Amino acid sequence: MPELPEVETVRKTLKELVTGKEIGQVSIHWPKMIKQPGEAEQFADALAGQTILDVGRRGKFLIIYTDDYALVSHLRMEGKYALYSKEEDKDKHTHVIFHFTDGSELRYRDVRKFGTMHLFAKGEEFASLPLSQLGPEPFSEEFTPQFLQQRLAGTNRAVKTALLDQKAVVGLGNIYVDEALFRAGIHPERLASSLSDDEIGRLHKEIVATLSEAVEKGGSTIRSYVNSQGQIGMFQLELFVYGRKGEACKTCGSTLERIIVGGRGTVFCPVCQVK
DNA sequence: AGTCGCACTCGGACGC
DNA sequence: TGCGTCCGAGTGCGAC
Repeated sequence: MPELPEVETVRKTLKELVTGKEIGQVSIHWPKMIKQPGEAEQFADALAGQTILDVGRRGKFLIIYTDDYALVSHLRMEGKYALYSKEEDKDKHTHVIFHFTDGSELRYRDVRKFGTMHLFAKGEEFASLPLSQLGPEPFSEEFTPQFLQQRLAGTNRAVKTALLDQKAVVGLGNIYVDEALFRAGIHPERLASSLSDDEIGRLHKEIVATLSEAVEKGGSTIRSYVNSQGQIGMFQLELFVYGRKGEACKTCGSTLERIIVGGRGTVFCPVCQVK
């Protein structure tokens, strides 16, 4: 379940693998994942002859830049990119293949078929969905405690729900939102608008720290995540709450509890995170 | 306008 | 053991 740290790690590894390669043709085995343009055939035609210049990221979206296009790709749960030689067998989960003129291939594999791809003329990718409504990057100057306070003050939702919607800040998913809330000592069901300035300050600090430490560790491998060079992440070893229901809190020893918040499974410490 | 529920998808976990 | 059912992930959209 790639969140910002996993996507950032994929970005770096993918960039090393494909920058400078020229796309000969694109084959699409699951057309439904191509959301734009409407016809998958147009997507393939546009990319034929394009050279990959860079791989960027916005929130949890990868952006593959070519001469004329920006390919916006979301991995959702289990999407993966990796480089293969054209002779290698492809499995049933391979949905898109970028055939390079040097005989290598970039394959997109996705067991859940949940990932999406949008193609835009370069420069237009931020003007419409899925990128147009996103909040600030957590490591940007724009993401300040004041900004976070402003976004949370205007909503009646639980703080966890508000943090997951990518408007207050991008990049948090179910793992890192639970971790950041634990580290800030804030109960996930707290009303977003009820947080004190002190709590906002701690939350801001822990969102940035948690995501940045996770990037350094190459993300978290919970089930199946690997980067584009097949390596797992190591931040799962540092997790305080995610996936630890019933285990002892690493801070106080209390038993961690699991509840549903905004329809999402949520693990927290009933002692460290006061409601 | 803010919020909510649902669709999308299917391997794996769970229950009988 | 086998079968059916539910869960979970992030986002966009329609409905209220």
